[in-house]
Amino acid sequence: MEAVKTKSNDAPRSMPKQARRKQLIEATIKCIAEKGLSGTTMADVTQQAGLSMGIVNLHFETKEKLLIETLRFISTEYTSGLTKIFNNEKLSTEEKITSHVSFDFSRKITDRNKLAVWFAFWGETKSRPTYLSICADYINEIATNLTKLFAELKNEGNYTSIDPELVCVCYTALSDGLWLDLLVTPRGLKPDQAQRVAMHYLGTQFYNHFSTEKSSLRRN
Amino acid sequence: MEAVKTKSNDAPRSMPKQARRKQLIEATIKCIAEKGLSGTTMADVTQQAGLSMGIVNLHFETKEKLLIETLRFISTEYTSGLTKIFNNEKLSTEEKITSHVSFDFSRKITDRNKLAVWFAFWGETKSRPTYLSICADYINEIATNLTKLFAELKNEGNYTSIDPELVCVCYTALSDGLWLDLLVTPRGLKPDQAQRVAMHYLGTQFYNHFSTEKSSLRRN
DNA sequence: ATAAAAAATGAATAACCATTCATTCGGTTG
DNA sequence: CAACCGAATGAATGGTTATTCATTTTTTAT
Repeated sequence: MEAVKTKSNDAPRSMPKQARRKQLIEATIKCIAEKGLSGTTMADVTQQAGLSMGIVNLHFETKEKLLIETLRFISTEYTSGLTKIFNNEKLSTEEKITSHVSFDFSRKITDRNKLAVWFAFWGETKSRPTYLSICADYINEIATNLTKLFAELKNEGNYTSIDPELVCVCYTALSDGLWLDLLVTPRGLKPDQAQRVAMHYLGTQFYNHFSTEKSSLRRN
Repeated sequence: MEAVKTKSNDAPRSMPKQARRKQLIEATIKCIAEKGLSGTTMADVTQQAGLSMGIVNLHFETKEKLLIETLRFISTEYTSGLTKIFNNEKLSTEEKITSHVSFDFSRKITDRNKLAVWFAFWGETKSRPTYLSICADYINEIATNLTKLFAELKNEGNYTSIDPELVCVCYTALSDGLWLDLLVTPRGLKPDQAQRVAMHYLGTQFYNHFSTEKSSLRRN
C-alpha cells in the first residue's frame, strides 16, 4: 500500500505543462500493464506518478481523455521513430528496411508494458471510434511508406514477381503477430528471435538482399 | 434503451444448465464487442441475454468467472475446430494445412465480435495470470500440432532447408496479425484476402505444394 | 519583499456497479 | 390438483471510483 514514486517525482513541484502530462501518461502505461485497462483507476495512475488525485482532471479533464492521449503517445512514439528512418537520406533502401525491422523489435518498442498497452487499446477499437481512428491513421501512414520502400527495392534488385503491397501487408501482420508472441509467451520467443523471424520472411522475398541462410530460431 | 433479445430467449424458462451458460457467454461476447471489456457491466450482459440481473451470479458466481469462461469458450471453439482437422485421417498433410488456413479465416473465426474478444483478453494477459495461462495452453497445443504438419510436408516434398518450427512461429504470428488487420481496418482487408496473404507465405516455403503465382491481394 | 497568478492537493460528492437474497414463477411428481 | 423444488427475478445493499472545488503551496511579476 506504500506510495510508488518515479524518479521524476523529485522534480520541482511545478513542471512545464508538457512534462507533467508526459509523466502522467507514463504512469498510465505502467498501470495499464500492471492492472489492465479495465482495472486502471485514477487513484492508481496518480499514485503511480506520486501525485494527488485531482491532477489528472487538471491536465486532461477526464479519464477518457487521458486514455486517448496515452494511445496517441505510443502511436506517435512509434511512427516518429519510423519516419526518422524513412527520411534519413544517408540510408540506402535496403538499410532503411533493416533499420525498420530493428526498430520494430528494439527494446524501446517491445517493452512488455507498451505491448500490453497496444493490445489493450486494440481490444477496444471496435467499441470506441476514437481509438479506431487513431489506429487507422498511423497504420495508413506506415503502410504507405513501407510499400514504397519495398517497391524501390524491387526495382533496385530487379525482382520481377514481387507485389510490394502484399509484402507490406504480410510484413506488418507478421510484426504485429510477433508482438503478441512477445506479450503472451514471454518465456518463449525473445525480441532478437522475433526479429530473425521477420527477416526470414523478408529473405523469402528479397533473397539477394536479406540472407535467408541463417535465420534459425536459435542463436548463431 | 430497449431490451435486446436473442432468439434463444424464446426457449422455456428452465433450460439445461449448460445451455443457459452458453447463452450468457454469447451475450458476453456481444457486449465485449460492443462496449469493450472495460465497459461491459453485468446489467449489459443480462439485458443482452434477455434475462434478469441475478442470473450471472446464479450460473457463474462472479463476473470474473464469467469472463474466464468466455475466454475458455472461444479458445475451445478454436482449438477443437483445429483438432478435428489434425485428426481427420482422410486428409493428406497438404490438405490438413490448407484446411487449417481456411479455418483460420473462416466466417466463424473472423467474426469481428469474436476478434474483439480475443484482443480484449490478450490486452489483459499481462495483468491476469489466469488469462495468460489459458492462452499459453491453447497456443502450445496448436504449435505442437502445426509444427508436426510442417515437418511432415517437409519430408514428403523433400524440402531441404525448411525449419518447421520457424515456419510454425512465422505462420502463427502472421495469422494473428492478419486478425488484427481484420479487426482494426474492417474497410481494408477482407477475410478471403487475408487467407491469400497467409497462403502467399506458405507458398514461399512449400513452393511445390502451394502455388505462389496468383496470391495477389486483388481478386482473381 | 509582497502581491497576484498558477499549480497542486485531497476530502467530499455523486454516480456507478457487482453482488445478495427474499420473493415469484413454472414445471414435475405423486 | 396440490405440494414441492429448482430456476429466475430484481429491488436493495454496500463497495468502488471519477470528478469537483475550496484550500494550500509554489512560482512569477512588480
